[in-house]
Amino acid sequence: MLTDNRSVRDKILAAAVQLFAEYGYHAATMRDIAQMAGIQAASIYYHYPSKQALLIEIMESHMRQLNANLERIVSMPHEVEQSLYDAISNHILLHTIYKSEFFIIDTEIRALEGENRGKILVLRDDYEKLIQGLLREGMEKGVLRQTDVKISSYAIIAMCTEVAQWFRPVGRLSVQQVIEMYFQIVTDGLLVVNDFAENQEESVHI
Amino acid sequence: MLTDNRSVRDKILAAAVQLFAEYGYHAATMRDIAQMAGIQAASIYYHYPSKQALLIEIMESHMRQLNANLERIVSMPHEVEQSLYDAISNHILLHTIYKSEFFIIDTEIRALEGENRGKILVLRDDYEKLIQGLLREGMEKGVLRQTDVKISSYAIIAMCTEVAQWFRPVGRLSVQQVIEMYFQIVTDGLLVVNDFAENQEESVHI
DNA sequence: GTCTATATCGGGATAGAC
DNA sequence: GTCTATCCCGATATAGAC
Repeated sequence: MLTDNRSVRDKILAAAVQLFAEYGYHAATMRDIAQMAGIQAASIYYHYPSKQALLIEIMESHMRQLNANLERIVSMPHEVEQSLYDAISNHILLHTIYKSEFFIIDTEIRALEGENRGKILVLRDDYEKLIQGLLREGMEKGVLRQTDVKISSYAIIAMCTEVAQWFRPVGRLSVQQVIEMYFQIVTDGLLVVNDFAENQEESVHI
Repeated sequence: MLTDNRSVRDKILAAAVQLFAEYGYHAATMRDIAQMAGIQAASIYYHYPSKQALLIEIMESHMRQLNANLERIVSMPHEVEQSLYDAISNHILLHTIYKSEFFIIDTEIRALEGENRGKILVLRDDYEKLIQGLLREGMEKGVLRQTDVKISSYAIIAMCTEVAQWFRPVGRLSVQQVIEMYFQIVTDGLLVVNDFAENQEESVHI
């Protein structure tokens, strides 16, 4: 009670998160989940109707959180550049904090049965549309270059999502450093600016 | 014989590719694969010793092809910018042509048993090191901005890998257009260059 | 080289006691 | 609300005929 006052329901969900992420939805068994939660497999069914229900719960709750944060960010009266930074920050932060949960979201879409897949894909679509709206606004205001909005959104989302795969909280870079690095890659690219002598410390003393 | 002269072995592999990609390694069954190949499940075992062997064959052959191409590109006596373009082109082309195969590579690493996982991860590591070597060369020559080489490599690889998920050969953009767009995002970023009046058609007539 | 038949196992889920 | 016991199914893989 004192050392572990999470409800059994929470323990089951936490175990499912860990095992789905590590072995995959189909490879992880209800018996594995039960053992990690400290109960018998049959007891899970008092709290959740099926294995699939665990998957839905994990995916839906975290996608809604991601979307809610982004909705707040784009509705703020900020400069586009600031909003873009906040959007990247939100994406990387949530994906690194809830690494297992978002890894499941990104790899187990095809494990969703029946209408569940459509429900989750709608949420993903909503998210992409918010990012695209932000990029479109930036281009209309002349802050961002004219690029294909969809493609730019996919590029940003893909690179920021993948951060969670290699990022280690105890590693050489803080998450804030990583966010700033990704923001700069997104905004400035990798190429040296030839028309202007900024950021060229290396070539200056030739 | 005339309409389908692929060997049975090839048909089994092609079926496995399609079904592993669509349903996932664990959800796809040997019976499904056999049916799609037009044989009985037991017959697969004459050609392949196990389901796992099918997975290995798919992953290893295509990763080796990806790496071999990149090795050729970086060993050419080209400008770094050209090599980077070719590297991005190779990555996007192979990932879109062999969409299912690379999707399996990217999602089923955890389905690899025993030493198989290590063998495949070494190949992925080799690939990343080649990209990183190219970026490092570009920074040393003053062509690329000084950024964290590993992070830049991860960002490029992630965004180019994901192209295969949405790209449609019959869609509004050709693969060559997509490659050029991604190259520009990587090199120039999304932000308008403020110090210079290029690419600012939108803001000119304000 | 492909088949039918089957061994063997482990999965999700349920019944019903406590 | 959790347990034990079990149903029922489908999975990989093998045996052995043809």
